Amino acid sequence: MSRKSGVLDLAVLGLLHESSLHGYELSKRLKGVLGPFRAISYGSLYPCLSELQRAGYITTDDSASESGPGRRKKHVYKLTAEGKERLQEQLAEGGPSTWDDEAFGVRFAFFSQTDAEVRLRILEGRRSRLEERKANASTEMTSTREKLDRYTLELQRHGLESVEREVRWLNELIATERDGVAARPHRAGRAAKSSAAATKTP
Amino acid sequence: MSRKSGVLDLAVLGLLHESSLHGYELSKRLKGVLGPFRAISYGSLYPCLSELQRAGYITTDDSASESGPGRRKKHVYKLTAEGKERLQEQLAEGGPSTWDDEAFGVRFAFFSQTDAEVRLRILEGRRSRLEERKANASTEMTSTREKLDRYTLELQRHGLESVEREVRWLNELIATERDGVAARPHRAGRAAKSSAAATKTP
DNA sequence: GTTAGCATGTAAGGAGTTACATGATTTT
DNA sequence: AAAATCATGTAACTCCTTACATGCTAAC
Repeated sequence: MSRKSGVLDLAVLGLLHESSLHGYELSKRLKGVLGPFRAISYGSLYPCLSELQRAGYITTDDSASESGPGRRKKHVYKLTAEGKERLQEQLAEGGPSTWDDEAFGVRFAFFSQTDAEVRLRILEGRRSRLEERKANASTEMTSTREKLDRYTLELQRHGLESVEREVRWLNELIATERDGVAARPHRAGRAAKSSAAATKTP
Repeated sequence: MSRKSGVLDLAVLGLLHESSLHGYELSKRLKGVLGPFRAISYGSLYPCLSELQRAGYITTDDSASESGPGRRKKHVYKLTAEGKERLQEQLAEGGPSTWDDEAFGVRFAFFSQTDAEVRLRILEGRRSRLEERKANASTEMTSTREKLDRYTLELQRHGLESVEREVRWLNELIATERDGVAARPHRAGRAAKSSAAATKTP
């Protein structure tokens, strides 16, 4: 096994689930998914594509017009059946490092392709990770045996506030999701490519 | 050159500027500096210490009681003169990747050991980086040619709000710093090993 | 005297980056 | 036809992690 995984695989599979694309185009869309900062480089992307193809998760319709020697052309990749399965697995998985900032962001970006129950689990997982962080930070600030200078204190205060903000945000999202699930009770099972489910938030 | 740099070097130098420490203790304090998550591992820390020592930035008073063979004992490291210079350089430097989340956090954590002017430059650098991000995100949301699903939109909205929050926070800090600088006008020049310089904030 | 926690390291590998090298297509 | 930009790849390197291996010191 050369490439194990990471956010990149997940992001690529997610994007290819929406539409077939070639590497260069993928790299541009990845900026959108991973946030405009943290763009990945070709030196990372192309090896990743090769490996995903080797593993059978994606394919390309080359071999047609494979005429001259050294013919270098656009490879348009698309998901295979195994790739779709793999994507759902990866989206749903609760392994370690699934809840850090980046991994959560990517999973969230593909929410409209994700099962309602899985969405809920992801949001709740993220929330509990943040609660953990919050508890940790609070006790650290209260344990007055360490003399913290005013800058350190200010940094921690600001960090704590940010975490609290995100928790409130998650709470709203979770509530909305639950309403959505409650509204259509008997719809368990497979992933839907369906859109929105948009319960309007006031 | 084996190890180039990274936040770790900076964090170690900063902590050793406060007090001499051995590796194990350093690793515990690093959690505080880098945020309780993102703890670095010994496999990272010890090589880093060796390299900093080899480069002449830190020393240890071993060689005393170097009696038996294979004697393995606590190495207490402290900054050398070169190390102090290096620290000030690194804190002040405006190179690429100086303004990302982690690098900024570490620099901020050592603000009480940092020159007032450098503090200002760091805060302003961070702010302009965030403004850039903000502009980018706004245009991306407004360019309606891309049909964004409600989740992507929600994610971007939340991201934008977070950035705006941090900018406001930075604005307050910068204002406070400027008051401080204005209060003692003629103090330009070399980095100080002096403590705090803490202009009391009301 | 053995478990638990302090303390220091090394080897292998993961997940990426930068810098380079090259080919194809569109624009000017 | 030159320049820009689209498109694909590779080699070497970086910074970090995991897993391992070792030894010292205190508590039970």
